[in-house]
Amino acid sequence: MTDPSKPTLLVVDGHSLAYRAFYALPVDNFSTKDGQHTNGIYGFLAMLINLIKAEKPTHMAVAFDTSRQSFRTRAYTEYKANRSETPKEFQGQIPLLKDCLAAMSIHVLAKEDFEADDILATLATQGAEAGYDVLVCSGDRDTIQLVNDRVTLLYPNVQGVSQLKRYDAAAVRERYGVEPEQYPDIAALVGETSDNLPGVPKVGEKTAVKWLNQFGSLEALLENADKVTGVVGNNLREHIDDVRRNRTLNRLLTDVELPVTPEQLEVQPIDAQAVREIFAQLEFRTLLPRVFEAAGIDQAMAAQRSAPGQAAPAPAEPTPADLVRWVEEAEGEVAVTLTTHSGHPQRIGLAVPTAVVEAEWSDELAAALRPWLESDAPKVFTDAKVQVKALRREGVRLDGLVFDTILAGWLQRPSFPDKTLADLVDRYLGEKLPEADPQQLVPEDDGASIGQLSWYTLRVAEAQRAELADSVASVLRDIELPTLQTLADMELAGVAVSHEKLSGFSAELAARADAIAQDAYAAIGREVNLGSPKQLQEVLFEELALPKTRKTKTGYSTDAAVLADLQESSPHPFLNLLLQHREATKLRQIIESLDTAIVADGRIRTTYVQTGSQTGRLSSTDPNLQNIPIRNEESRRIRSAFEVGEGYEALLTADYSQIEMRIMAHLSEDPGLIEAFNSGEDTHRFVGSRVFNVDPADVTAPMRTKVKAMSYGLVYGLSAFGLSKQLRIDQSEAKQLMMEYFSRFGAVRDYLRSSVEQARIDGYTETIFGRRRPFPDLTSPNRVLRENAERAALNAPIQGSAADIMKVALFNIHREFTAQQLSSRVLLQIHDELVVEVAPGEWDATERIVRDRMGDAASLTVPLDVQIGRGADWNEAGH
DNA sequence: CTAGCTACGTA
DNA sequence: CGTACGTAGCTAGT
Repeated sequence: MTDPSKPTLLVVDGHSLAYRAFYALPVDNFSTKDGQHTNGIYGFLAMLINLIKAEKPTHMAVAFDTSRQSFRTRAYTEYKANRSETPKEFQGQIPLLKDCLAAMSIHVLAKEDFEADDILATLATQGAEAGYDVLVCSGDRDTIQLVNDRVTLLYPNVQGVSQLKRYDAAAVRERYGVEPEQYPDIAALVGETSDNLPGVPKVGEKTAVKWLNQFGSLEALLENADKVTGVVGNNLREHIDDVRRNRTLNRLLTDVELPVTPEQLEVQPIDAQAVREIFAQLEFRTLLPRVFEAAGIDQAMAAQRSAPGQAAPAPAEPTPADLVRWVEEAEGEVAVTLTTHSGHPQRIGLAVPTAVVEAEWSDELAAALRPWLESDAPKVFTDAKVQVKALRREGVRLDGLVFDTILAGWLQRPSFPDKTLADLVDRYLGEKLPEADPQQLVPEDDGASIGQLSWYTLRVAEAQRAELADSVASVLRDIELPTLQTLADMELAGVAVSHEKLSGFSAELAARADAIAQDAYAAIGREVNLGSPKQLQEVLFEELALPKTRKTKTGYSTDAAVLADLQESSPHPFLNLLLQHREATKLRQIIESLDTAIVADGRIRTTYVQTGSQTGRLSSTDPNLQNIPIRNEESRRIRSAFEVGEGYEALLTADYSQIEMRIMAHLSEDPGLIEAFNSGEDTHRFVGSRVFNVDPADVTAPMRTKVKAMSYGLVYGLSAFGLSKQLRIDQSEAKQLMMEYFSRFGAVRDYLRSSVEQARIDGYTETIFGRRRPFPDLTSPNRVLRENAERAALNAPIQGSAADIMKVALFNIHREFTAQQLSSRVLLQIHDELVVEVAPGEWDATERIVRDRMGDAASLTVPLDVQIGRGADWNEAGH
């Protein structure tokens, strides 16, 4: 143990220990879901945490090499030249480790042209002189030379990094039989294979120690080399230059110029939020509490920020009349927050930078405040949609919505959206939003009042505005905020679904699933849980001994594609029964969940999550109405349960045909593809005729299928491998198809390539309307990670532009319905499709508005084609 | 009770 | 070794 009365300086060789951890821990057990390996990071941090807990250093630093090049490789080009290529699984772990260390406020040092050990040597020397107890943690034996009365080496044992052996001067003497500073003499004589430094042949540790003790020093030995007898004596004389070279190279520098002194390496409080984020990214769960524990803080304290921001103004609670006067006199933007209860407003809090007011919601207040709420006086919200809906239930149509902090946060960082005001306050203000602790019955701290929440909203909005690029700000203003208002109305409207149609079908499917299950049990001679992939694996691959298939994390896949393959290669009646059972139960689940979602008025209300995707699309939850089956006859029965509601005349469906391909034609400016869309010909037929060099009339069905798959696949970054798999053709044929395709539509390939390259340079992609999505992994050394990022980056501007266009169309339609005082209303958005409920006598007007606004939502070099259908239910309308 | 995994529905 | 989502059931962990 180190002396508790003295300050302790801990210096660590980051690279060598992370590398050892990498080999000590199985890489397969330490990977994130997108393929970033983390075993070296994990092992290193686990070791470091244990070290901190055990040694309680007061000062600390981790040193890294900057590259493989250093003054040593310049002096002796063979130095470490035998080192093999860094394993690809290790690449990329060091930068992430540095991020972790930064979050933990641990100093990271590196200096061009020097190795980490030279930095350690310098700090150890300076620290010892300054009176510290110094702990050096390194996996490099050369650091033994640093050991003395004040410097102790912690050296990992062979197994890995979990156990560190402690070398003080006595331990070195005992282990090597020489003083620590003489260790490099031994190493120089023996040589160091890992550094590619050959020593004297036939001389090992024992001989070297014997000589050193005999002659007193290495210099004395070398001067008296002729006195050494035998073969080893000859060897020594022949390799005397090697020994001198080794001794020069293994001497660690103790005078590297560093930007810090040991005093400046004082241990700092960790950035708890940053640690949480980076650990979440790396999917470290158990490590988090250990870090907090080692840092001497509990989880609750970790949430506290050390620096409190400005204090929020104390809330005033004026009368409704005074509140109205207050908002009318307010200059600039007013932040608004409503708490709701069962979907209705409960309390309202308003803020300007210098004042906060709040009030209980009441009919009187609603009447007084309504003109202001419905005016274009600028208002800022955090997560406005729920509040907008609550107001509409009171008959108030909010206007003047100029900013929403949640939407702004998402646009800025779509991959990791902040979900609450507390998250945003933390991120953008670096403060902790005061929250009442729900654990405490009598809270010591009151949380922020509702008006104070508005005040924080206002400050967050200001901070966000400073960061938002112009193009992103315009997406917020011109697309997302109008969309938010539209979605609020769609969610309130809901869609009528027939319980009668669903419940009958559900019972039918349940009976069918049971019958199929019985047949399936008969086919294998026992009962299994057909919903358990684990049990299915036993049946398929052990009992039936079918050929093993694609591997998953927990075994072998039994998904539909695999089962279909198996049925072809080694048919068994169980396979088809299983597929049929899955189909029936899946449909039944969907029907059940829809049925239970129907509320008293016979309608289902979904929630659109506006921040639910990284591309700009919406997502839909509780229930998800964007994945209602359509592909077969059975599933169309589900769609026919979605009906036109009472008091309305028909459902109208409108969908963009091939919008993503059209966007690709627009962005790539490919003349062939543009012609395809302007010709009026069936697109895939047109493309097929070019690719296969035949008349459009002579494009066969298989030809059309192939180019169609290729065209769609392009948008997703499809490979020849993937294309061959999907079309069930040879990879060579798929390759040939791609070649032919690109020889006719080469600009498409050029565009896709250049857009990824541009994203690599910019660090983000951008849609036609200016929506951005960051892609840090495009420059990752990890190939899996990088190639995944490349495909996503290729797709993002296309899918994102399509999402933008649909949003523009959607709120323009909504706006026009309102302006023309139509009762017809948009109910659903399914990415490229809208479902509209049309009021009696409004078909023509509705149809025209939908067609026109979808058609002119963006002006591309190709037309936006809109298909419209009409029916009494969704299935009918969809044709 | 929660989290991860597999499987599968949509655009 | 094709993008973007949400949900359900099973399983192993707390």
